[in-house]
Amino acid sequence: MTSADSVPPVRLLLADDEHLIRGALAALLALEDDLVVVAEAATGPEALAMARAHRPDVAVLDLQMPGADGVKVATSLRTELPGCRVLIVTSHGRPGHLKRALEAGVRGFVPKTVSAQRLAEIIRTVHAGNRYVDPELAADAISAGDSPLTERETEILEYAADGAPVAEIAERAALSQGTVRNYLSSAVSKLGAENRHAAVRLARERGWV
Amino acid sequence: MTSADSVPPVRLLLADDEHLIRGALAALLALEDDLVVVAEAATGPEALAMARAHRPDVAVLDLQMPGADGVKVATSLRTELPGCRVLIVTSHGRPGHLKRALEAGVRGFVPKTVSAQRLAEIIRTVHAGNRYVDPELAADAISAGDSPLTERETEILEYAADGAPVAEIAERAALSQGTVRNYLSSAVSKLGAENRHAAVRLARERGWV
DNA sequence: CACTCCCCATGACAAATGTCAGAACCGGAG
DNA sequence: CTCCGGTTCTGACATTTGTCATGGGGAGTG
Repeated sequence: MTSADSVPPVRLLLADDEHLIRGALAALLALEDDLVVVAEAATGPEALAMARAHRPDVAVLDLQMPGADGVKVATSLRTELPGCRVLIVTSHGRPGHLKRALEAGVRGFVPKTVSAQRLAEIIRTVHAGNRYVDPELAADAISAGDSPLTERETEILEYAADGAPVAEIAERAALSQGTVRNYLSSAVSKLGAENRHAAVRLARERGWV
Repeated sequence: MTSADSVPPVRLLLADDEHLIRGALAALLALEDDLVVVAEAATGPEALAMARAHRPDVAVLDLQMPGADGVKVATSLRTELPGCRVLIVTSHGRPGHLKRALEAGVRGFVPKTVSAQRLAEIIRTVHAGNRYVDPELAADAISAGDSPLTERETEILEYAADGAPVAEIAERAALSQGTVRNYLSSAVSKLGAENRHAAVRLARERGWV
């Protein structure tokens, strides 16, 4: 399967905030002789800087990183380095994240439960210009569907996410308290939750916040 | 540094639900010739079974795993295989977890941000019978201090964690609603939170739930 | 142009929640 | 033995939240 001679190797950027995983991953991928890791990063901004400097063929990004998450990095990369394919790797595959990622032009989306061999194959697939989405995550995303919440409802729910009282949410959103309660109420009923806190939890699980 | 001849290698059990990381870690640790990975597991119960079957010298456990978390596994291991040292590796180092881990007889506690070389050294340290706790996590744990909550307050706060209304908590805890509200109220005031949901968040951050 | 959907607001009511005082029981510390 | 703190309860009260009806304005569609 691996190329024997003149084909140039796929140049990779690896971004993950966990040094242990990043290093281990780099070591494993280096075993494949058609792949070469040309840069590593621990944060979103760092990944962006590294990408600019090294112009990799494929960027393998962790979804959760300090600074800017994988999807944000992918969005920036799309305009700055259109030739660079992006592959997102994640621990917690929330359905909504997949959708956001695909909208950001990400070419691949896989959970960290795959094996290294599998990942190497997927990197090749993505590099060849194809897409790859983990079937399990895809199924979850389809069954979860789109967020039924409007923009404002989502925004208010986000403000409510850390347990802030209505008064504080209203202030932060520059709305009246009544309006905030209306939005929360409709969000709660749309999600079929018992109260707004359960609603926050549900929306989080589905990746809608 | 690595042993040249007759010293038997340290036998390791690796447990992490993320195949990618577990495999990569195994590969990296295999590079050290005084370490050998004798078993791998993806869940808590599996880790326990593997430990019984292979009797490793050191168990390297992820904190969050399906089935039973690292601390629970460590507790069981302590009685079943007293000779087996336990090292916990984690992504999100919550102060309270460290304390619980140490109480469970864990010998080492490190974040996944360390490098593989460092991890190998720490494995040797732990195997030699010493303890190792990441200085950063230790500092956090000290500054966060002990939980000010009583057992019941903690229990009720846990029931409240997923946004359940008081009536439901009362039923699940077999208490009157008034009592539940009293416990919640005192927990909220002890934590200096605005309401119980913020209290839950705070307690979570500090690892007290 | 009517219709619909989202945005924003108000007011009023019902339900849930937070707070407080008081009181009984139990176990451990002094 | 007495005092203290944790557990459990009740009842009462103020506050917060959830729900609903109703209204106006703007954007987009048939």
